[in-house]
Amino acid sequence: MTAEPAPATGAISRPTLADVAARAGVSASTASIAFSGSGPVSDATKERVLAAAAELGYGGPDPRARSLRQGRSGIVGVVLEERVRAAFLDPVKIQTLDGLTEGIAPLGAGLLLLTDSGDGGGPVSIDNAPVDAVVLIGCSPKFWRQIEALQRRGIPTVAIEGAPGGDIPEMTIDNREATRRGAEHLRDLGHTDVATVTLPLDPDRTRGPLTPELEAACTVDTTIERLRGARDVYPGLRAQVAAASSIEEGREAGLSLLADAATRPTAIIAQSDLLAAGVIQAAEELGIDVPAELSVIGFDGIRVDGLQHDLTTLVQPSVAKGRAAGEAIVQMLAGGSPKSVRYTSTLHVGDTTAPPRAR
Amino acid sequence: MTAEPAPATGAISRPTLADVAARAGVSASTASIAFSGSGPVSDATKERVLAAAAELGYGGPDPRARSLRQGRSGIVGVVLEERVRAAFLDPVKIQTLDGLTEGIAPLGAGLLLLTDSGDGGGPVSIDNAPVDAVVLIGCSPKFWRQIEALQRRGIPTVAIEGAPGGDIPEMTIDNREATRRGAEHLRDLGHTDVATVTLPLDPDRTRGPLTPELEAACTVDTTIERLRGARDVYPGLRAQVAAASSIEEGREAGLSLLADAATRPTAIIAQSDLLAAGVIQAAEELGIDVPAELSVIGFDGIRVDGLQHDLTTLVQPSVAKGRAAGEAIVQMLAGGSPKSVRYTSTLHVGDTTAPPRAR
DNA sequence: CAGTCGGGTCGAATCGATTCGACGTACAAT
DNA sequence: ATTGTACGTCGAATCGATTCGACCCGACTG
Repeated sequence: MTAEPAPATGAISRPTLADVAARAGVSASTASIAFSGSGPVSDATKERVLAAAAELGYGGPDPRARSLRQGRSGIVGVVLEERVRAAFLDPVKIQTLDGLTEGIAPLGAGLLLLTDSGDGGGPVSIDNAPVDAVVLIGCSPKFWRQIEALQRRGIPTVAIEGAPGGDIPEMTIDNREATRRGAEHLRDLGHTDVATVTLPLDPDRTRGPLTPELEAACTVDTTIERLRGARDVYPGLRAQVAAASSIEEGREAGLSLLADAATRPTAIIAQSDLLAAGVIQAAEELGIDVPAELSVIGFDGIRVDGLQHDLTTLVQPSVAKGRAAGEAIVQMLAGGSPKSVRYTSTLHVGDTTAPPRAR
Repeated sequence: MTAEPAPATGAISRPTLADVAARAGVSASTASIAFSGSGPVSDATKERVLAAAAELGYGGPDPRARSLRQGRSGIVGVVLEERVRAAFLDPVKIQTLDGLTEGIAPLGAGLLLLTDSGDGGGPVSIDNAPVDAVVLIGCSPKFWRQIEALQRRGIPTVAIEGAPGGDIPEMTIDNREATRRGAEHLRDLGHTDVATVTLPLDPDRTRGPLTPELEAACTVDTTIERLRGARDVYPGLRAQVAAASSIEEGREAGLSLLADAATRPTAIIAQSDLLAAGVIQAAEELGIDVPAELSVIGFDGIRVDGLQHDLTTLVQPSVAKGRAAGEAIVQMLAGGSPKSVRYTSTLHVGDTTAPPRAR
């Protein structure tokens, strides 16, 4: 080619597929096929195209253009409704995410983290991101507007623990029934004086004793359902609200519940294993023996790194929920209409619950 | 136009901006402006466009087309070289990620998780994702090919702990010097018999005593640098390799180092705080008092949820590194050329180190 | 030897929106 | 009354690649 475009002007604009094609003396169509491998190309041509690309410093087809033409981006959005740090400190969410990656593995897609932080502010928000599908993890209904937009755009959406409404498939467990089963276990052991440590009730993450006002303003389904489950057995039980699912928060809540030896409960239902671990720690600090003097029951069934007890807990299939959500996404992208699945949790009886000591 | 395309055939294809514009009786350009707000539009027109959109069930502009035209996607890629679960269980990575989100906040961008798993398999791999920039976190040089492609495409790239080479800005700490300082602290206390528990040496995450073969095949810079730092003071120290940075792994490594009372070291340098916490746990199980009988030093300066000791450790600014990487990205997108930054870690002396007990 | 099959290549349309320059029109300033 | 200006709107080009139908020609079949 004598008619070189004279790139001496500098790398002002990066080469495009068309440039490469011209350099190789083929059409853009052929060059495209040479790169993507979809369609027949002679080896000679392919080599020539690749060589031209190398000479021009071409870095491969632009993903943006590709995704526009193909109509999909290969990206699955994950909505977390928390800042990144908070979400990633919760082992249950991690497990769920891990299951999700398994579930969508056949897609070979990437995971785009979306939080409510930059809601509408930046160029990428929930309803405004180049995603092929969206998974909502533990989301309150406050996103209905964006979710509606997703629906209109025909983007498959699945929810995990958090009912967005509409005909969105949900992967859930029966939090109330599960907690009730845990409470029944305590009742069967003979406990009558039971308290609970709950997860946050609202996005503000207020900490402290549960008040009717707080409860009325609760936006977190999971928390309220587990609370109801406990009340099904112990209607008037004391409740302490933690600001997050962590050992430290559990410890603080535990300390306030156990501080007064006179009013101390004989068992505590924690709404997560981390909280339970914190409660146990608080008990140990106060010289209260678990389970002889205090029974503790958790929720989740995660392995708490560093906890030496075999926690009595309600084992929920976090990974399975994530995987199911991923598989549902795959189905929906293939035109299917997966159903919601309600998983069951199983009570694992460890060594942190025992009959109350006779007083 | 009397020749309407008669969309009575059904909602086979979703409406586009052009459809909305036609319905509202304006041009596509005007409709675009009405949506994006960039440019002057009369309120009447804007309302008409929005109304038309509502009637047609239009969900807003297609992000794919937008990103093609605008040349940016509003997405920052994060390369982790681990499966999701492993990465998210490491508090240091979480902190770094958190700092990163802070740093790129002005961009309002989303975070796209990229791991080596679907490498080239799926539609989205490192060099083939619609990202505006990429952050490599603790990556080995095995991605040089993809990174080169990124460079060619002119995508800003920043590395955190992991030297990809080239002129990519790096946010690092001097792992060797830091560890050496920790070792010197032990030496100053009088310790002569010291062992170390290292992070994984390779992607296979082999566990066990460190062998010359393993060491020769090491691909993880951080591990090897911290090992060197320890050897600068204690050239022949015993080393046990953990398969991950976790309390449990630290505990196992600790048990094997401390099992034999005769050959037991008086101090252990752990390459992470989680490992240190595990070592302390192992010591407690064996009835070895920390710090009276065993000094333990960690690395990272994270708060280990559930650890009651004030760990002596090398506090590194994980969040700052992440934030700096984010800010570097912002600069690069603005045309700047940020420099690499080498952070310094500080030795925090807690209550887990003390002079060795006289034998 | 004619007809057909199919591998390899090309041209042109397409994906859906954004953006730039141009064109009126209405209103204010001179 | 006229020139200037600012605003609102439109048309057309553009972003960069993929894909579909058409086409050419060598090879194989009847």
